[in-house]
Amino acid sequence: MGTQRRHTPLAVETVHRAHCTVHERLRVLGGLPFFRSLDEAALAQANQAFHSEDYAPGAVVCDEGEPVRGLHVVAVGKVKLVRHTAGGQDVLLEILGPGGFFGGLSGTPGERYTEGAEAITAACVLAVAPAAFREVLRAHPATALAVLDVLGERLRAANETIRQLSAHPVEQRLASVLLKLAHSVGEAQPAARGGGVLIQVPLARKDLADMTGTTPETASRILSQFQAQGWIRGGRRWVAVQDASALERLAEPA
Amino acid sequence: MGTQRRHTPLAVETVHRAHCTVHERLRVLGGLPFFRSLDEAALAQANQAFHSEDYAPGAVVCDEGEPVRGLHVVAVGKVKLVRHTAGGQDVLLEILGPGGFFGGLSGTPGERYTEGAEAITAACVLAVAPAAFREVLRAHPATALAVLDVLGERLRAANETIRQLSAHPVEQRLASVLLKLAHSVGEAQPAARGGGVLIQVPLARKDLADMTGTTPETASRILSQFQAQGWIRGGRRWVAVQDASALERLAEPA
DNA sequence: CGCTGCCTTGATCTTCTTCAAAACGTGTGG
DNA sequence: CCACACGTTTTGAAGAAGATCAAGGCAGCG
Repeated sequence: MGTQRRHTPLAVETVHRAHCTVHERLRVLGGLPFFRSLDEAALAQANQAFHSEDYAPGAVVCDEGEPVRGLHVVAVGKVKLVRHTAGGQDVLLEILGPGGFFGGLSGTPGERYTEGAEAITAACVLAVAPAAFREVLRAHPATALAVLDVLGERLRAANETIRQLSAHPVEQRLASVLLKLAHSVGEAQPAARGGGVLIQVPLARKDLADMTGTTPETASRILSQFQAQGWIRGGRRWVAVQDASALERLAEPA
Repeated sequence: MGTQRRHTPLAVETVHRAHCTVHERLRVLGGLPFFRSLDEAALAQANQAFHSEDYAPGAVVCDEGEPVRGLHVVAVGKVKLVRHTAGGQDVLLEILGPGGFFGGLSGTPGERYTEGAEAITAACVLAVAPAAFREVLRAHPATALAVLDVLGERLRAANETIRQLSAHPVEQRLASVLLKLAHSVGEAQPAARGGGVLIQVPLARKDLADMTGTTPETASRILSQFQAQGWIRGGRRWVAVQDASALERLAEPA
């Protein structure tokens, strides 16, 4: 992929520690789909129950199988959810930006994490203990119903991934994943910087491979193809989508 | 797979129409994880809100994309949840027996089915309108929390499937699926009938293929291998697991 | 300036799909 | 009760997609 002579265009990387202000906490929590129905007082009270944790890039937030410490909400930075296999392979289930959440959604005590979480960039993560969250759910039925919708949406997304893995070749899965990332953590670039939508995450080939169920080599080959078509630009640990509609046509040949 | 000269050992097939009695309705509804916390009066009231529908084998309960008619609970028979792809391929997400449920779990109106449902055997399915179920959820917070747990469990299972599809070869995925089915709809057989655990569903090779993301031919080849090892027995539209631990070793080489 | 990782690319090999044909079972109608 | 016809299953052979192994190139960093 050697035609580009540019350096990392990502706007991250410099910070080695992220911390979030009280103002940010309230903004992030208030923006959660399941806290939207809370009034200001209730939100402030919920905020009390959360504590915040700072992570350096690459730091582990929680490990698969460990007892659930609560519900975690990303306030600053990016976090990836990973599952490991016996054979040493990894499966990357999701990349979360600010407002993304994971962990004990149901508030039931005694659960265990079914996936590991790792900070990709410097990150600040808010957390609330299972019991406390369960209390909020019990006190505010509308909140519980909202969580239901969120979980339903996640389940839908998971089933869609299953469909992709079962029925589509790597090329199409990779196109889908790039579109999904461009949509969730993408950032439009000015024409002076090449235009397109930059995926604002340090994204190694191995990460893309783990998201699509393939190998870094195959991912690299296909990205090279895409780049040759002018559909994307990419380099060491970054990718930008230049022609989303072309990728869409490839991903879902309606 | 021609060494066996036996006929279908399945205990189904004869009935062309299934209907469930009032007694069965209450038993099935009362057994649902999210109705367990309801007292008898509340349960009877919830029961009022449900109506029942009978389906012949192969009948379609709902189609992907159609507006959600409510929450559906299988009372009698077996139902499969299927997703279709543009290329005409099918993905079989789940096989539900009595007590299994699908559709609008969150009770939010305006949803659409994300998967189709089809009766595999003659079946009776109970259904409740979204608004009515939402009312129950709102009135009984404990019920909503229980639904949360159920959805969380489903999400876990979906992620596990994603892991399997991404990281394991067909052989291991097939072993996993057989074990899962044996566990969910299996029935121990007396030694006189060959022993093992019979999967009590008319299970075509294509169904197994759609569950593991492969083709009927490949599924057949691998089943033949398994049979040659003495791990399973199988025939036209049926399979019995003879050596679960061997399959487990294959599925998860710890 | 050289080191360390990440990325790319090539060659080979395995796995799985595809196409094709034969064998089998199951239910049907004689 | 038997024979036939249909859909399912099995099996084979060829081909494609992707994994694996291996080597070289490029970016960022001390």
